[in-house]
Amino acid sequence: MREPSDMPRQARRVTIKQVAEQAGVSQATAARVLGEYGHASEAAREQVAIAAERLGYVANHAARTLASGSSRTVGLLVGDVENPFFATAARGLADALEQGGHTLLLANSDEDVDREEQAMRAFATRQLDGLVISPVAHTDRAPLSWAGPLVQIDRVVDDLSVDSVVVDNRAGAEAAVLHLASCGHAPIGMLSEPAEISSTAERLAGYRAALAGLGMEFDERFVAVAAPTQDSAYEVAKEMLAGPDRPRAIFTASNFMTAGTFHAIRDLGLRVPDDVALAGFDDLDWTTLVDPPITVVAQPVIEIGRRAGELLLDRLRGDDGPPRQVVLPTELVVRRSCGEG
Amino acid sequence: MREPSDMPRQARRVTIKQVAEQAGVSQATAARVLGEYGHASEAAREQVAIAAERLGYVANHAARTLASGSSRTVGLLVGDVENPFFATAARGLADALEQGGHTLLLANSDEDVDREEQAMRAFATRQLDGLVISPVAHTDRAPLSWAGPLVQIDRVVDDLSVDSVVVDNRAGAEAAVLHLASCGHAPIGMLSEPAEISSTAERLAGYRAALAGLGMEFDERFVAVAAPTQDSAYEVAKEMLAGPDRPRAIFTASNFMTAGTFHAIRDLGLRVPDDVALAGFDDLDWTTLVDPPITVVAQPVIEIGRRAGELLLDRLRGDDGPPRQVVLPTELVVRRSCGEG
DNA sequence: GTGAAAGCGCTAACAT
DNA sequence: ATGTTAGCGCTTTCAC
Repeated sequence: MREPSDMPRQARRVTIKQVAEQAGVSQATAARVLGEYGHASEAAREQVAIAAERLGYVANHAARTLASGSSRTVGLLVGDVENPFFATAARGLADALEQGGHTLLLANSDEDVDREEQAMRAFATRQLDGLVISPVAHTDRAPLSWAGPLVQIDRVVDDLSVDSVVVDNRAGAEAAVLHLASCGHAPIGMLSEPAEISSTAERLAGYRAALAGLGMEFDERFVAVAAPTQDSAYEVAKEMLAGPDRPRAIFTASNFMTAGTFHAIRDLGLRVPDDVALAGFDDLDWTTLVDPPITVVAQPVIEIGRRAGELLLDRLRGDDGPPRQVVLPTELVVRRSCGEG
Repeated sequence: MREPSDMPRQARRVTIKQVAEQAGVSQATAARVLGEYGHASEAAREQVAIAAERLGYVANHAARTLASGSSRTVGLLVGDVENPFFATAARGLADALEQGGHTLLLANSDEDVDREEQAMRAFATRQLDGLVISPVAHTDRAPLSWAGPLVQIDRVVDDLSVDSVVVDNRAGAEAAVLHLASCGHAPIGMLSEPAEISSTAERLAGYRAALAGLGMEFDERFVAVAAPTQDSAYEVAKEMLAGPDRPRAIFTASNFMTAGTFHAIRDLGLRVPDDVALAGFDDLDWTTLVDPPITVVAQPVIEIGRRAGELLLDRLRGDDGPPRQVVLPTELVVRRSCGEG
């Protein structure tokens, strides 16, 4: 006995029609069992299954999409998959979608509006069932041209009209700053990326709120903005920490900022937390590898992706309730970069 | 003057047929200019372009795919996008494909044969133009069932029949071990993931080759295998380094191994490089953040993805030469974890 | 250069 | 429960 693999190497792909013939049923019936919709008798199912197996039937996704209007595909548009945050979110999303039999189409915007628009156009072409996007900065931008289900992650460009999954950035930042203060550090500075995206803006707000609650003065000399890269953060942090009149603690608003700042502190010959204390956003592996390990605001990143996927799946199943704003909690992971609390 | 955006909100999407009517040409002509194939007069092009613009025509990808057989989509199947290596490779691939107007469909195998097969089946359905894959361990596995262009990255399961883009793992490992030796460390141990995937096997081979070249004895007590996670590496490294009879240097075969080992060394109260020297594979950001910064074998990861994409694009353009095995060089980045050379 | 028409393989009415 | 049939929107001969 051998597998029927010595058939003519798929001169042309097997169609439902052929399976139907072989199974002795109509094309519609074959389609119903192969496409898993509608009714079919046990007998029919079996015959079709056998025929399909024997013929090596493989569904044609394009035909399905064309006929049904659904591609069982979801687009993901992020700044850059290379960024651990997005990579992890992508993973969570892919996992969730897999449940619903959907697949992920990926595109990077590089945080550039033009590239984003271009990607959106490419997506528009593809009958995607839904879209997950980390929208590029929200000022001066045309509304996203997308008709179907859309969920924003990490940040929002339009708080009212669509679903979103974000974390409580403000509370997270506040907690970090409060912790820094409770360890006896002052003044507390902040290193942030440009506050054009909502998540960053909220972290800044959290920082200010914490300061206010503490009765500390907001000193703009101690709030620096760097480009969203480690190198830029390094430069900016170095400058802020160079003089004698420097903050005694720094809250960094992203993993890039944290890495750059840590590097700068070290190159300046300063010690953490004695000379400068440090607390940052994002709990990446390396934060426990350095000395001292860094206190961070951890985001449930996988969960962000997963929830986005579930939300989307709900919509695809017909949920047409009002937009849902999922706000996940952050967690302050205290390590040793702030000293003793 | 206002945009015609107050038209009935796309009761149904605009088709080529409608554009053709509006433009006063046949559907075939309209299709030719919209699809950018075949000939069309300047006049026709213009009319069609105007009509398309005015009507807000958006191509239907499914119809195109069904009619043409090509989806302008490439599948990427990796162990886990969350892994920085794969995330970066994905980025390089996406960049390269973008040139050719292709998009990326993503799937994770979790290094599991069943999941890999499942993903391959899902891919098979979709008329993908090509596939990029980091194949799961190559023992006892059925050949990948994929007819179209395929390129393997990072590792190969079948060295002969398909394209691949890998790095010179063996030379990389050898260089690291040689460096460790030249710094005066001995014995030199190695911490590796299971050698089932070719890249890992080659790194092991490089390690052995270096030892042999050095006239050092291969001592299996100093070669440990951990599961491909940081935690597992930590445990295994800790065990290997616990006793007095331990290696004086360790070569780690992946970023997980490096991180776990570094952690273990620290928790054991040992110092790098005085008590144990360390050199590892993969140049991730954090390796410069820790103290001391770690000497690593750097892979051109973005380039791996990009080359894979270019290779694929070549194939799609008709290149049907013999399989190409692209082997990219690695670079030993000397930092301070091995002491002075 | 352009048009007419035949599919691509499937889903979804609709009828039975 | 099953069969018939009309599309889905595009590409692609094949004439002209």
